Amino acid sequence: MTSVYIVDDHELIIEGITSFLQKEKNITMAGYATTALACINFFKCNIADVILMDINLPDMNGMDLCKIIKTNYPGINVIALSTLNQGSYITQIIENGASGYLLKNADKKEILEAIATVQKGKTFFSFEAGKIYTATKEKRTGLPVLSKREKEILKLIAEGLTNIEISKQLFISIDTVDTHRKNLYTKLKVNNTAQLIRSGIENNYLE
Amino acid sequence: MTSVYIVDDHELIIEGITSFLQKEKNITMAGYATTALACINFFKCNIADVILMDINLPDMNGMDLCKIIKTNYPGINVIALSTLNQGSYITQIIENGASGYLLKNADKKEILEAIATVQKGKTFFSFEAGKIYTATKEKRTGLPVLSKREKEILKLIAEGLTNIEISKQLFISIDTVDTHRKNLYTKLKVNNTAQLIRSGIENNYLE
DNA sequence: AACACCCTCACGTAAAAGGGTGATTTTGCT
DNA sequence: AGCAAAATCACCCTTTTACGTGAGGGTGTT
Repeated sequence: MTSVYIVDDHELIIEGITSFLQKEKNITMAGYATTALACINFFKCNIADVILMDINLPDMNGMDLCKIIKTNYPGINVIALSTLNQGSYITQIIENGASGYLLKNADKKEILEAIATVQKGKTFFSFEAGKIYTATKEKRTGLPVLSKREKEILKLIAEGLTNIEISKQLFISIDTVDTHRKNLYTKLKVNNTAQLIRSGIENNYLE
Repeated sequence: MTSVYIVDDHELIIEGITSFLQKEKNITMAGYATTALACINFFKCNIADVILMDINLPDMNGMDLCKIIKTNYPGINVIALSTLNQGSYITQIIENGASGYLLKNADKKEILEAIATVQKGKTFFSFEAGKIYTATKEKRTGLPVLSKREKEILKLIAEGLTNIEISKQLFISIDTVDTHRKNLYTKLKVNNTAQLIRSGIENNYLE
């Protein structure tokens, strides 16, 4: 018998999961929460075997909540839930102690499989998530490290400033700005402004 | 009695909505689909009063599906479903004939309210959606219309091609590419490549 | 001390972009 | 048919980039 707790700010998702998990005879619902805080409070005086946890909560991100839960209750297995467009968080939440990763478009079978797998102490990735994981892993691990100054200049370029304007703003020579720009091109393997901005945005160097 | 049909690629959402709508005595479930195609096929020989439609489907975007449905079956009321981070599509889908807009974190009461409202011929916005709508309205309404060629060239610029490369690829003069580029600058109110790419990405002109 | 970065600056050339203006042909719409 | 918008091309000039190469000073690590 496995007791399952759900944290998700979408009532519909909770309703959906609850509705079909209740039909399973070896699973009980421990409860649910729509906020991280409510979840934390619940576990102060209750327990569960598995938490299905949305990584996108209104009051806290799932990464942090997962860390808190795993620190205080290492016996609970956390399965992260996310939508397709949040694939890049997989690595982070796994590092924070999650045992599984499910996309919200997972079908019922997959969810049961995930619960069963993490209860055996193993890790479960939904098929789609696995693809994203390996796809983004290479992207991420190969990501060059930009120096403070380089990031700063990249941001200013992205804002549309020219080398001259940047040089004035940072009180450095135009040539220096140019050098940084060249180094950015080399590091990010691009060769003009357009590609630089794209790479900057796609790899989250901006903001 | 209102019959409701659901189109969403998330089984959990379908399960969730179905599960609680079935408890309502003045609502029947007409069915559901996880793809736009399946939805279109269903309505070739079936009907429903209201469609709850995810704007993010695997095979087609909700905007287009909504247009198709409203063109062929104007009597059906479409309520768009979206997650928080897709707020900017509200205007578009409303223009394509949707009667309502619900965020997926809506609670059950809100969904029933939405269904009842659109059945009266009115438009329903969830509270959160309303906020986003008014917030993004100003942004969107001012959005310039780019011609086919301009979008094409914008994409190529964003891929990092120079004017010369673009001219070769499209079999047109460099000057022509340059003219289009300048027009893009004017329309998007920018004055260099960096800003152009940002604007292009932020305003979804790319892809 | 040796090494690896980072930040800084400089010079030079060629290519590309930025800005203005005008003009012709195609296309779409009424 | 007739107008408007779109797409095409051209020429001008200035500014900005792209790219190579070299070099000095600072910092932190081993």
